[in-house]
Amino acid sequence: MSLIQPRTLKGFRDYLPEAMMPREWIIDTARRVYRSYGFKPIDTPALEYLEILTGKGSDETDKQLYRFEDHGGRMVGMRFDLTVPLARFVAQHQQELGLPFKRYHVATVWRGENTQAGRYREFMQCDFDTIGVTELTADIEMVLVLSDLFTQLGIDKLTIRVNHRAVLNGMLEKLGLADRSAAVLRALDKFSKIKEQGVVEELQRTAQATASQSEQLLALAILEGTNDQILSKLGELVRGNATGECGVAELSDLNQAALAAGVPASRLKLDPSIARGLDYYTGIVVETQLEELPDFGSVASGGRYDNLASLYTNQMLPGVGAALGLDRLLGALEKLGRLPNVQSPAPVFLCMFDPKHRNDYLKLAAQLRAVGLGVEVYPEPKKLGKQLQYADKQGFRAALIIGDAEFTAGQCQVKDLQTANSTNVPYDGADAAAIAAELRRLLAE
RNA sequence: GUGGCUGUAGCUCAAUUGGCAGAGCGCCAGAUUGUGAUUCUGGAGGUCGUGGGUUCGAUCCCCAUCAGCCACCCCA
Repeated sequence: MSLIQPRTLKGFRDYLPEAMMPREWIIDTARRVYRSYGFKPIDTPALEYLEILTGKGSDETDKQLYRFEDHGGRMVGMRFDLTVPLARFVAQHQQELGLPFKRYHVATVWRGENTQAGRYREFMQCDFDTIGVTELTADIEMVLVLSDLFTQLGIDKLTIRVNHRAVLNGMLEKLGLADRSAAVLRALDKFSKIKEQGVVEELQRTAQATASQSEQLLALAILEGTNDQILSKLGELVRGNATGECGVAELSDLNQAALAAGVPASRLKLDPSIARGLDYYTGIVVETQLEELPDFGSVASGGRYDNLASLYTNQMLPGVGAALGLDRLLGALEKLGRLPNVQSPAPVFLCMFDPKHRNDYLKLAAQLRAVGLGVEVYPEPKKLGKQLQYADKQGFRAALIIGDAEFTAGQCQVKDLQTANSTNVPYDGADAAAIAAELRRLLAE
């Protein structure tokens, strides 16, 4: 009989333990940070009625949508982000939820687009949003959460780029290009990639902008300097246009607030060229960029939308939030060689030194687990060197060694696997407190 | 979705102008019945991405297909 070839679909991946360990670490970190700001967990189905998903978004997301007819003849689609399901969720449950509603959502999404490094067809997002708040406080908090999150992830070389849609829209109104905003924003958004010349060409080609209009739009995108300098120049560019002036004022406010709340000045960068593709953003927009991999793409982004759920309810439900792209961040960290090679979820390794003491080892492991220490007992009485080699490769922090000599002396050898130093601790089989104390001291380092 | 490049051992890569498939690293075992390294010895591991065609014979040539990477597009 012929075997079926084991394989996975394009853009879909298996996750081995060495990949899952850092994955879960990032997810745990994101959850912890989100919760510390009062965001609450929710979940929604992977499948939605097709009209829920196709109503919003652009032609592009419609194209990427996984869709099919289910067993009951319903047309269904797999969610391609967590924001559209959130809109439906809030519209459906607004009576129970109350406002403001702050939620986080860590889940898998699917997009049938072409793959590339850090771009997959099945990937995970870690979203957080505040619904029902128009005050800038929520926008400021979004920036604080992002900053906190990356700090907790040990990533310092980070740029959070911030812009305001109203600044762009004000400029477009002033130039009489408001009806072509999508094409214009797309062109501006590419500024970092195709530079001045490319943007001008694209503006004239896709948005039919005149040379003069292009020049003025470009003036917006190429602004450089400190945030204060950029704000003052932006103010000049949009002067006389209420929309634009309002946007600049909010950007200024957010900038000061974030700095006051402790976001490092080097992290926050006003960037008039970022627009974000999604149509539903209406206010502040943010993107984050790893300084060491500027071309890798945004690892987290978001913004404000003032009418997200308008398709599903007449109630005005403004919101602001962002998504951490888990798989893209992991891809970036891997490229930078910054993923720790720890495969063991338990920090303590107990050697099977002598098989006749097996029950003693299992008992000691149980005693340590009872006080909250993760312990793996090696299952075979292999040579000690082999066991230690395994423990080292798996990333254990400490090894416990007890042979006849130790049992006779009433001791247990606690070995630090990072420094190779050993300490002998009293152990008589009845009480593992001394071992636990030594292990805790070691793990705290 | 469009275009380009790539696919040989777990990993990084050779070779065969169409004639038995190779190395380094890693893995397993021993030297070494109480300590992660080094060294030495031995060993396991390959449908040459998959399917078809041409041929006496295909890993090599042709076609298709799958997957990965890059660009466009878009975005996490």
